[in-house]
Amino acid sequence: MKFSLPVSDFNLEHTLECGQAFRWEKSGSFYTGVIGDAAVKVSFDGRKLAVEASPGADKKRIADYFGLNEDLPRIYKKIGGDPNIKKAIKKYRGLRILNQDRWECLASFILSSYTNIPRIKKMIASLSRRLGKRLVLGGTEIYSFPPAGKIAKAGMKELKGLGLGFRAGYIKDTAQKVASKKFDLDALEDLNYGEAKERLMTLKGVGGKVADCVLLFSFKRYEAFPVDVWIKRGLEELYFNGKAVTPEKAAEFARERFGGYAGYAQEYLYHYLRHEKERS
DNA sequence: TCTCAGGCACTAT
DNA sequence: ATAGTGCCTGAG
Repeated sequence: MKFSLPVSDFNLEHTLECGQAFRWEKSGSFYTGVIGDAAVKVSFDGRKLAVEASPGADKKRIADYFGLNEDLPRIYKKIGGDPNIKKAIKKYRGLRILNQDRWECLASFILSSYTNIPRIKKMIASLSRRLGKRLVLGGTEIYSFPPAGKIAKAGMKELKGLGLGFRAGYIKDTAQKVASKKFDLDALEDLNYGEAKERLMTLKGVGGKVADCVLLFSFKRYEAFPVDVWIKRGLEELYFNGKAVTPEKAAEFARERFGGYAGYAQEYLYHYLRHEKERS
C-alpha cells in the first residue's frame, strides 16, 4: 500500500541517521525499514513523507512512529534559548525523535552497551535475520525484529553465535521476563518518568543510559536525557569548563536547563557533537 | 597487531 | 554513595 503524509519541519535523513534507530537502510533517496511487522519504504520531498508499506500497515502508527504529530517549532522555542542548542537546531532542523516499538527499542539498547554503532547495527541485523519474520516489499527483503518470546527461547550458544558477546545473557534474561509478562513494558506508561526509569533499571543490562533511551525513543518521555560518553564529554566541555562530571550530575543539569524537552536537546546536541568530531 | 567502542554489573571502600 | 575493573567482538 502507498500513501503520503504531509509534514513541515521534517528531515528524514537527520531523523533516521542520528543514532536513535539502527535498522534503516538507505538506497537512493529511499530508506527501508520495519515498523512493527510491516516493511516500510519512505522518502521525503520537503512537503510530504511518501510511504510504501506492507499490506494492512497502520497509517496512523507510521505517522506516530516518525513523530509527525509533534509541534517542532514549539519545542525549538523551549530549548533554543541555549546558544549551543540553537546552533545545533540551525544545522539539523527537522530531526524528530521517533516513537519506536518498545521491545525492539529496549532490546536494541541493551545490545548497544560497550560497543560501536556499526557493530550494534550488525548485531540487530543478524538477530533479525535469524529469529525475525521475513518480509518482502517491492523486491527488497527485510526481516522484522524478533518478538521477546523468540529470543527467550533461543539458546545462549545461538545468541553468542550471532555476535552478541556478553550481552547475550542480558538480552535473553530480559526477553524471558518480557515474554512471560513478569515484566510488563506497556505498564510503564502509567508510571511517572522517575518510576518508569527505576523499573526499567531492574532489568539486567539496563542502566540509566539505556533506560533513558527506551523512555525517550519509545515512550515519548521527552524529559529523559540519556548521558553517553559523547554527551558527557560535550557537556563538560560546553558547560563545565572542562571539569569532569558524573552522568547523574550531567542529567540533572540538563533537565534543569532544558526542561521537559531535555531529550530533544540531547538528540540535537548528540548529533552536533558527533559531526563536529568527524571534521577534526 | 592493536586499540577502542553510544554501559553495565560486580566488588571494594 | 562512590570509585575501580573486566567484559565479547569486530571495525578502523
